[in-house]
Amino acid sequence: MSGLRERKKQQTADDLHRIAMVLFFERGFEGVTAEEIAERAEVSPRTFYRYYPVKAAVVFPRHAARLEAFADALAKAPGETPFRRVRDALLSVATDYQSRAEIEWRTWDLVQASDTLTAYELRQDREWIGVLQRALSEPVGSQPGLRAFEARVMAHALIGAVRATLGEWFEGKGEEDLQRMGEASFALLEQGVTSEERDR
Amino acid sequence: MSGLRERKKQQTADDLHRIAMVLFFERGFEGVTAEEIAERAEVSPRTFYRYYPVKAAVVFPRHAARLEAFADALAKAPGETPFRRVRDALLSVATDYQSRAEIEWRTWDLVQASDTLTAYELRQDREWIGVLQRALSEPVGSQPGLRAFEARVMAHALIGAVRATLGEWFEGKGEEDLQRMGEASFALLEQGVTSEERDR
DNA sequence: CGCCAATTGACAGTGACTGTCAAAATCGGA
DNA sequence: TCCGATTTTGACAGTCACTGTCAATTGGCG
Repeated sequence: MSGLRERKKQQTADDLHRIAMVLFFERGFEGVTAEEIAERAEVSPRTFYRYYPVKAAVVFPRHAARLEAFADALAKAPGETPFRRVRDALLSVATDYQSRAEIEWRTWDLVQASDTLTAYELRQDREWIGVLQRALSEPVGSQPGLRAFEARVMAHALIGAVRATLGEWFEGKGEEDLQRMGEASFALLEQGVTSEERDR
Repeated sequence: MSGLRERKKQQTADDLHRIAMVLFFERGFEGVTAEEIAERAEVSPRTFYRYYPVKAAVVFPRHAARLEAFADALAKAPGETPFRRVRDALLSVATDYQSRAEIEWRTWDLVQASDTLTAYELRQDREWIGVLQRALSEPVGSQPGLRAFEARVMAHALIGAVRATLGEWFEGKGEEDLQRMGEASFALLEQGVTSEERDR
């Protein structure tokens, strides 16, 4: 299972990521070539691309793991309704961000400064949307799942809310409580702006 | 104002777009080089990039105009609340899609098939989000604007809803009524999933 | 040890995009 | 209508992301 080969691969992947981030933080994403990262990690440029199919991918090594963490949380969440189940699973992923606040925040800045990274991150969100959409469609206990179209709209809206929340959190340098902010934005989707606009 | 120079420029921009789309529909976005588009339009490759800073931009020449159309519609919309004002302005932009259903639908397929185009389109959405966020923050009549954070979340959610709606519409080959679909998804955001989940 | 399969490096190539500068076209006034 | 100023274009060279290919290397395993 975890022979030398596996460990070496993991090591190389980590090295590339770590080295790349150091350089990116110094000189920005476009200021560093894939070739230089490879060189510092002592692998050939070709190998860099074997580990990360595109240069941008080296910035987001946790993407897949987070999707899995979400799926796990989803399985555990009791949930009174499909929406709440998804909401709670999303909030549990938020702890991963909070525990790594500083690097996440620096990465955010990096991403904001690069069109390529922004585009890549947005594309990753589409995978989230797919996962959320499926989760929202599933019935929970006696509660039926959302209809296909509603699930689709909600999945998109939820990811939007997540992005908005993270953005707000990062701009406040991670000082506020991410959990609480997340709850606030999800509440907006659960209850609608109507309640919001009345309630002032 | 509209001397020969202006007209020629417009003509070249149109030519490049039209020719590019024909080729893209034939062979996909990555199957056509910028060089070939330039060649067929009888300009140098360098000139292509002067008109469209990146290859993907040649696919979306209406982007800026639509943002303006939205701003105009916003100014005209009476609106009972900030949300409704924005909603109505968005719905009015939908007519532009409906009047060009076929080409929009073919373009959708083109975009779905290309990572580059998908990423580029998503990046364009960020401009929409900015515009929506500002609009939602403004008071309307006696109704106050949304608070900054809520406006941000709602702006993201609205664009999500728009994307979901367009996706659904395109996948149904534009047979359904886009307006009606848009109203349905915006209603979900206005009233929240709560009402939706109860109401079955 | 020695064979098999996975991993890597070297090399060559394509295509998106950019800087630069001189040639050509348009504009605007005399 | 001609001329100088300004804008737009073409040609050329260069960088960098990314890919296909194939031979060399390396770890896994009997």
